[in-house]
Amino acid sequence: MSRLTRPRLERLMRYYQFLCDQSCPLNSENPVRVVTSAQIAQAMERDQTLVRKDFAAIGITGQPRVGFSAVEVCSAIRRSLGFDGAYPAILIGAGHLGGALLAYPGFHLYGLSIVAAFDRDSSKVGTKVGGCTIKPLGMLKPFIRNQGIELAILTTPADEAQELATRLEESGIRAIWNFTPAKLDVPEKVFVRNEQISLGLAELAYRLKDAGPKRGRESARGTGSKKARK
Amino acid sequence: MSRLTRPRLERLMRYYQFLCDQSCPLNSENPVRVVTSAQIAQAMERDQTLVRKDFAAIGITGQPRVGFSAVEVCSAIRRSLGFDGAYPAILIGAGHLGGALLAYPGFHLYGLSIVAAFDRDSSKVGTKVGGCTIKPLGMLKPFIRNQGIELAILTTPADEAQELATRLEESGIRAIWNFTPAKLDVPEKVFVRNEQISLGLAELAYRLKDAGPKRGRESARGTGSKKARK
DNA sequence: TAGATTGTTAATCGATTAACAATC
DNA sequence: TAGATTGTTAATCGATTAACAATC
Repeated sequence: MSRLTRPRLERLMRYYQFLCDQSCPLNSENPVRVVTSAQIAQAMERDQTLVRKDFAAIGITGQPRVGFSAVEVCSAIRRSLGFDGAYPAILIGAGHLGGALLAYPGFHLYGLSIVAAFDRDSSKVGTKVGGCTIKPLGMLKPFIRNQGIELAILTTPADEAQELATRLEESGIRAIWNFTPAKLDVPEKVFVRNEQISLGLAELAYRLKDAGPKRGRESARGTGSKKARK
Repeated sequence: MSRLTRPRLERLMRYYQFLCDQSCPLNSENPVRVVTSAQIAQAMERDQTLVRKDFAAIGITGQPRVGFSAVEVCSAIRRSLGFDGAYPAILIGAGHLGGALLAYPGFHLYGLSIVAAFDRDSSKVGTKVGGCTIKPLGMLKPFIRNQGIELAILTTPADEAQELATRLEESGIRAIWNFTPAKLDVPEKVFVRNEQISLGLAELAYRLKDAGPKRGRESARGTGSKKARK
């Protein structure tokens, strides 16, 4: 099974969100058991062939004339994206954004649990944010080592980011979810995913400026979403 | 000048961030006046031809043997992305994430100023977050109308998002920056940019799972960043 | 001038869509 | 069976990179 590309990963994530929601008995009186690629495609505003290709890429097969089992698709996505092997993470920088992530209850769907939060500010240390007691930065390295943490979430000011990234890498962290605007310089072996929220402003400002009649709605981050054919 | 694609918009944004930083006299003893496409390409880890193409797309011309004027590039990007026509925005949902955006000082670089914040919770109304006094939702429509606001930032819980989007659209909002996981159904004429932060987990979980030796570092949201050639 | 850099055309690459055969 | 839907190969589309001519 070949490597999944980023657009494909993000689409799989969206299928997963959609199908978890649709197939959950809590959410509707008749949860969906079987879906066709056309139904998913319509909900995602993509082409149905693409949906089938994405499924094929992670080894899901459907039944001709029937469709795909919603729970099978969900579990295949969980398996191939790694949501089932629940991975503990730590968060550094318990400011507004850090607090928002700590308080977000939805991450468990994707196997993520933030098990500890750290902050430089000693007045924050010991307080609780979203169920996590803030720890001092001095405990960072021993905590990562002892708990075998592999993922760190960086929500500090930009000017602290590089120094922390280096410490994280030295402590054995394997991936960093970087919410700071800083570009992190770390060894190849550490995977960095940058969430540059302000990039969105490029598109928003541009569409606002351009008051012409040809404005169209677009959605979805990163991946363009072309309208599906009817 | 043809329509700018989303990857191009996001790259232009990054050039802008980089050049603002490099050419600002506050940030270094000798601010950069002239840059070559190769220098920018290296910093962005992209191909230099792409940089020149991006510049050409917004009408920037350089000088052979010299390069591009940093301030000219910045102002051309400001002009074509619409950062110079400062656009006031409102924010709805003054929770953790809303507070983070209200407190973020960097948006002014892109022409954005959040001029008011609204919240459903009456106990929050009247308090101050990041310099904004929280207003009640009842004032939403008159405020948008009177101030001629075109951009709204949605940071409410997902289940309130659709109702608010409809109200925003009826009040004359032209673009919505949607931070909720909800898919908004609004007329074509309203532009929606979704920031689905949890999409990032698809990639992070996948790279973490895959412990093989061929892991590579990737960065930048949405756009893949291939390593530039030396 | 020679050489560095831009500007632009052609080639490549990757992702999406169209077409259609296979299946139950 | 007939027909709906999957699975897969071929075609298209768009974005990136390579090659190279133009410029100062």
